[in-house]
Amino acid sequence: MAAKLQPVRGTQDIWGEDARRFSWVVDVFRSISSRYSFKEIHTPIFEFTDVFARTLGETSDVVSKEMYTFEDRGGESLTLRPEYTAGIARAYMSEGMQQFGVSKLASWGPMFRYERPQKGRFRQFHQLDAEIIGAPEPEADVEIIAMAHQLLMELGVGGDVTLHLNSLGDKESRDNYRQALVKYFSKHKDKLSEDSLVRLDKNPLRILDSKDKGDQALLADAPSYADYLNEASVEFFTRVQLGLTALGIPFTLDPTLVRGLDYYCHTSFEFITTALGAQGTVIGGGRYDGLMEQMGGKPTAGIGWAAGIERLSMLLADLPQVERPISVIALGEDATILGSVAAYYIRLTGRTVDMAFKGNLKKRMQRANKLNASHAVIIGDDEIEKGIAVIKNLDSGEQQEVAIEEIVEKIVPET
RNA sequence: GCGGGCGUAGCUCAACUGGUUAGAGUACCGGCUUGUGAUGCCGGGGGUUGGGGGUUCAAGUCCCCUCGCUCGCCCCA
Repeated sequence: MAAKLQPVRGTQDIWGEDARRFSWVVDVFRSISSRYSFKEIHTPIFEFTDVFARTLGETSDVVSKEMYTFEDRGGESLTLRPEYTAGIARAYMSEGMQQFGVSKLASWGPMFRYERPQKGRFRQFHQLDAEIIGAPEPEADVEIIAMAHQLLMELGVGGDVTLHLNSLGDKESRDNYRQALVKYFSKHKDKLSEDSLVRLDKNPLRILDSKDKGDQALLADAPSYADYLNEASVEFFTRVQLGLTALGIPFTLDPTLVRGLDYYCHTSFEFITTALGAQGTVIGGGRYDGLMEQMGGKPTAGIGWAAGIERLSMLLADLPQVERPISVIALGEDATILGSVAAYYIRLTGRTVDMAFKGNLKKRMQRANKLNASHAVIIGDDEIEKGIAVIKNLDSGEQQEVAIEEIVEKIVPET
């Protein structure tokens, strides 16, 4: 056990400047998702273990070694959510959202994965999530990718990130390709890396993005995904690309981009940066038309993405200025009461007010300065006697005396 | 889960080849005319040098274990 009071490995306290970055990312996301007509949804952070185990694929790394799974006091096996989609799909069915036709859902919150922490990789991390459920059309893919792109642009990180795009095709295409791949690599088992030998058995598609030199040499002659997409899959993918091009959203075709979770098909995409070392994926997503059926529901199309809030936060260049407060400086008991009242009424107008509780005038002026206050309202014994307050403009240094009843009406228009 | 690097005050760092009470800047608190924000000057609190064990007359400095961070693999957001 840790001797000091420290957060659990892979978790962190988010405060100060980090908290500002975090909130800014969430604020921009909520603004954009609302403009794209998404509705916010919040699902529990834990679910029955089956919700994740059955949908993500028993052999996936997430399920086999990264989930926080525990038995509750009633003997149920529960799991802290390691990703968003399965839980939202479950909610979609639990709440009977089929009745609404297409559902566009947005969410944000914590995820949990037992991984070895690294820069941009935590055990509790936070994601933004967007899902369009019930829309099998490629235009849905275009819209949701456009939304991700816009998020990056509005956050000001767009320039550092490139969109990688691939198609896994429909189930038929995917199965055919997988077979071809297994057949090819089985002939070259002796040359495959240790990791890829395991992949060959568990998830052969993953060999495609291996970083091993030997594997990459083999890949040069491996069957190409594009040759195994059937006509419908090719047509679908073409429409996605046309749509993105029409919107002027640049992308790179990346045939090695295969996603690790079982439920993906057709469009697969990642926004990748080189600024975060090995954890370069900032937004990742794809289509999952088979998921609902896999969970025991009716066949329902779906597409979505998730973004790492911490990763986005690390890429932010500038943050918007915090709103400048008004500092109320009240000296003495009587003045303090008046000051509280003034602060209260100024806040009712929507302005931010800071009031220090102690210190002489100099100290409080210093505090006002550190907070970047626009004005100070000074009330002391002298002012009370005259029934006034002093309003000081902290940029110009000008002071004016106003009647105590007029503080609010004098200061608000000015700021 | 595998391999490498690092770990000194809130933050950024110092302390020659192991050698006396571990320093500085910054931040914080207070003072320099008891009612006005800069700079400056003075003072203060704050570290069992991540933790534990070992070697040594002597360890922040060497060795081992452990915790944490970090880089790569893996995985992914």
